[in-house]
Amino acid sequence: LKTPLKQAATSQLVLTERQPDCQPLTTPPKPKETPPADPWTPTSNLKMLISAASPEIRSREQRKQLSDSSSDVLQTKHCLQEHILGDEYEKSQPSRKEKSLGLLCHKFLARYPDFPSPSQKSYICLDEVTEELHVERRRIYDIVNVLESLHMVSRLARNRYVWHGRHNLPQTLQALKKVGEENKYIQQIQTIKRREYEHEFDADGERNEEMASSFGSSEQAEMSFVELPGVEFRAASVNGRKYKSLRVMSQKFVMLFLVSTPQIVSLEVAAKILIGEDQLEDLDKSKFKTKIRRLYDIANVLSSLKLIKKVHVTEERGRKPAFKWTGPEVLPNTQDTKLEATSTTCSPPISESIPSKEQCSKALFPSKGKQNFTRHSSLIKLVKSIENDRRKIQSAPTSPVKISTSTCQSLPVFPNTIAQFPAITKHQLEGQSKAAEEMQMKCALSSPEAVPKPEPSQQAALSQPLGVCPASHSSVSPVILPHPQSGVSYAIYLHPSQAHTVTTYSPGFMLQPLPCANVTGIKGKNSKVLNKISTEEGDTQRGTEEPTKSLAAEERPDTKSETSSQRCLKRSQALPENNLIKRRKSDEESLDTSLTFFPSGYLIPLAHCTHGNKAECSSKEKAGLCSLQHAAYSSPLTGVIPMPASELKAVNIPAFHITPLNIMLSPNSIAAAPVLSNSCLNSGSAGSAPNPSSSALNFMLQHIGLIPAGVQVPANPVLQHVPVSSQSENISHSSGSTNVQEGKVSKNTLQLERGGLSGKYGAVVPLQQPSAPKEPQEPQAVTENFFRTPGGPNTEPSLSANSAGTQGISQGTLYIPQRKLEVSED
DNA sequence: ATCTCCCGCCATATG
DNA sequence: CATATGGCGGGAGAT
Repeated sequence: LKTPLKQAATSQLVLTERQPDCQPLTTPPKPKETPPADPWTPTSNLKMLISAASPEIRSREQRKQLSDSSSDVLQTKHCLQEHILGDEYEKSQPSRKEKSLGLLCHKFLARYPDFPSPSQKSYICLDEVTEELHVERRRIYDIVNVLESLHMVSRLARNRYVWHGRHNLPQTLQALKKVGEENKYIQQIQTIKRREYEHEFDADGERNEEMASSFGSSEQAEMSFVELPGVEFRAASVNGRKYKSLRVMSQKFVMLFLVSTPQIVSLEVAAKILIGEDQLEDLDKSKFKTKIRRLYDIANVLSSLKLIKKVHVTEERGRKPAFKWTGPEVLPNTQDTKLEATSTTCSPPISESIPSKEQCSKALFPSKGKQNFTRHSSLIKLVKSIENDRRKIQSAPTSPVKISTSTCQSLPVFPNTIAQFPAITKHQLEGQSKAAEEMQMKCALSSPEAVPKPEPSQQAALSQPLGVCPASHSSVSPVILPHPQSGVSYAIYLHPSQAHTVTTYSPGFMLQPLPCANVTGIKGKNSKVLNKISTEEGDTQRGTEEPTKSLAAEERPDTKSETSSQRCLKRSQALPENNLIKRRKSDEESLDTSLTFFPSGYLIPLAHCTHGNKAECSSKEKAGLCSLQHAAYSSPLTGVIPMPASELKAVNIPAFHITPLNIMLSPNSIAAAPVLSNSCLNSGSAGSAPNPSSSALNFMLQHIGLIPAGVQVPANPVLQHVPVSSQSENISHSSGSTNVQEGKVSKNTLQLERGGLSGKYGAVVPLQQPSAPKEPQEPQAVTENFFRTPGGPNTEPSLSANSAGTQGISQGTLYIPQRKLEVSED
C-alpha cells in the first residue's frame, strides 16, 4: 500500500504497449489509484520478453537485436523507470545492473584521484555529482557514507564534501583493526558460528547466555564512529547523535575482515554481529534482512574500492555469500600514536588535518606512544568481556586449558624483529599510489606464501625425528603424524581457534575422512571445515595478480600477502583464545610482552616459531608482519601436513585422500597442536611401526590440551583420525550422534577419494615440496586454501625444534572421545 | 527459489 | 520552514 505501485504503472503502460512517447509518465510515481489492473498479464508478458533475450544480448545490443515488440516493451519499461528519458533510444540499458550501486560508485570514484595531492583539495558537490552521474541523490549518500567511514571523504557542509582519496586509508584500516580487536569480534564470530551449527535456531537460555557473554553483556548502544585525527567530522556537519548507521556499519564490517583470520566474512555472520551489537534482544528476521540489504550496499562500495571481493563459502548446507578482503594488509601497528581512533560519541576533537603522508609514516613508526585510543565503550566492554572470559574459563566444565601467563612469558620476546618491519612499511608507504600497494603486497608475499614450494632442506628437517613437544606457543603447533608406509611425516598445525579440524593426508593409503561433524557429533562443525571458498566473482581485480593465478594450483604466488594468509580454510575465524590473550595483554598493558599467540591458523615454521611467534605474530600482528620477517610466518591454515615432496603434489590432486580430523581445542586453550610424531620419510610401512609411542603422544596431546588427561590415544596410525574437539560442549553432544554419523563418515571417505573434496577438509600443507607435479590443477580455490604455507623460500619448517617447545601449554585438554577414535579407523 | 539490492517513502537533521 | 540526509524495507531483477 505504501509504495505506490510503480509496478502498476508499469503494467499499465506495458499493456498499452508501445507508446512512442514515454512522456505520459513524467510523474509516474504516484498513481495510487491504479492498483491492480491485470498485474500479471502485463508483467508476465514483459518478463517473458525480457527473458527471451539473453542477458548478454540484452545488455549489449538489446536494442537493435530484439524484435520490435520486445524492444518496444523494453523501451517502455525504460521510460518508466527513468521517467526522464526523453529520447529513449540510446543506450537504455535498463538492466538492473547498470544501475547498481557498485557501478555508480565506480563512476563516482573515477572522478577523483586515488591520491589527490595534498595541496589541492578536491571538493565534492553532491548536486553536481548527482547530476552528472544521473542518479538520485539518495544513492550518492550511500556511497559517500561508506567513503566517509573510511575517511576517504569528509563532509564540510551541506552538499559539500572534501575528497581525501586513499591517503588516509592505511591509518583508517589500522585504527579499525584495532578497534575490531578490542571489540572481540573474533570471539563474536566464533560464537555465532558455533551456535549456528549447534542448533539452528534454538532460543534456549544457553544461547543467550553465550551470546551475552560474547557480546558484552550490556548492550550499551555504542554506536561509535571511528575517526582519525585529521579527519573527524566537522562539528557543523553530521556529528550529532545521529548514528550514522551506515557509516558505522561500514566500519564494523571492515573491522570484521581485518580481524578475522581468513579475511573472509559472510554476510550472515556480519549481519548477526552488527545486529547483536546493538540489540541482541530481538533476532528479528526482518531486521536481519534489512541488515543484509545494507551490507550489500556497503559491500558494493567496498568492492568498487577494491577492498573486498565477493566470494562464496561453501558449507555442507550450501553456499553462502561472503566477501573476502582484498585490500591492503593492515600493518600491525604496534603503537599508534597517530592512529588513534575516537569515538564520535565523545566530543569530537577538532584537529587539523595532518598531511596524510606524514601521518602514515608516523603511525608506522612507533614513536612509542601510548595508546591514544579514546576510550570508548568498546574498551569498557572489553573489560567486561575479559572478566566474563575468565569466569567462563574457570568454570568451564571441561577444564579448558588455561593459558598460563607464565607460558607466554616464557617465550622469548624478540623485539628486534619488529624493528625491521617498520622500515619496510615505510618504504611501502612512500610510494603512495598504487605502486605502494603493490609493493606491500609483494613484500608480504615474499615470505610465507610460497608454500607450495617447499624446499628440500625442509625435507631434511622432517626426516629428523621430531621431538614431540608442544610448540612453544600455544597457538599453533604442528602435529606431526607419522605415516607408516609412506614414511611421510605430516605436520599438522592445529589452530586452536576454530578449526579444530585437521586433515591428515596419507599417501597411498586410505584415509579416513572423518567429518568433523560426524565425529564430533556436532553438526555445524564440519561444515565450517568443509566450506570452501570460491572466488568466482572477483571481478575486476587489479591486474596485479592475474598472471599468477594461472599457475598451477599449488603454487600461486599470490600477490597479495594477506590473501595468502587468509586463504586458509574457510571456516575458521579467530579464536576466542586469541582474544583472551589479548585481553590479558591489555590488562597488563604491556604491549607485546610475551604473549605469543599466533593468529589463528597460522602455520609457523618450526624453526622460527619461537621467536616468530612472539610478538609479531601475536594477535594483532598480521601475517604480513610475520612474512616480512620471513622467519615467522604463519599460515592461516588450520591443519598443515608436511610431507615429502612427492606427496605434496598429491595434495593438490584430487585423487589423494585426506582424512580430516577434527581437533577441537577448548576455546581457551591456546595451545597449539601437538606434534604427534614423526616418521621419517622412509619409515615405511608399517602401520605397525610404533613410532610415536603412544604415551608420548598422549602426553603431547594432553599437554597441548588437545585431549583430556584421561584420554589415551592409541599410538598407531589410527591416530590420525582422532578428532579433537575444541569445545567442551560439543563433545558432549557428539557422543550421542556419533554412531549415526559413522555411517556417514564412511561415505564421506569415499567421496574424498574421488577427489574434489580434498579441498573441503582442513588445510593440508605439505612441508616438502613435491618434486613432480602430479596433478597440476586443482581448482584454485582449493589450492589456495591449502597451501598457504608461510615461509618463504627461506623458511624451513623444521618441525622438530619448535614443536618441542611449548610446555606452557600443558593445560590444554584434548577432547577426544574415545569412540571417535575407534570410529576413525576402521 | 534464493541472492542481490534498487527505489523511493518518509522521519530527522540541518540551516 | 525548506532542504538535505539517510533509515528502512518492499519487492523485483538476476541467478
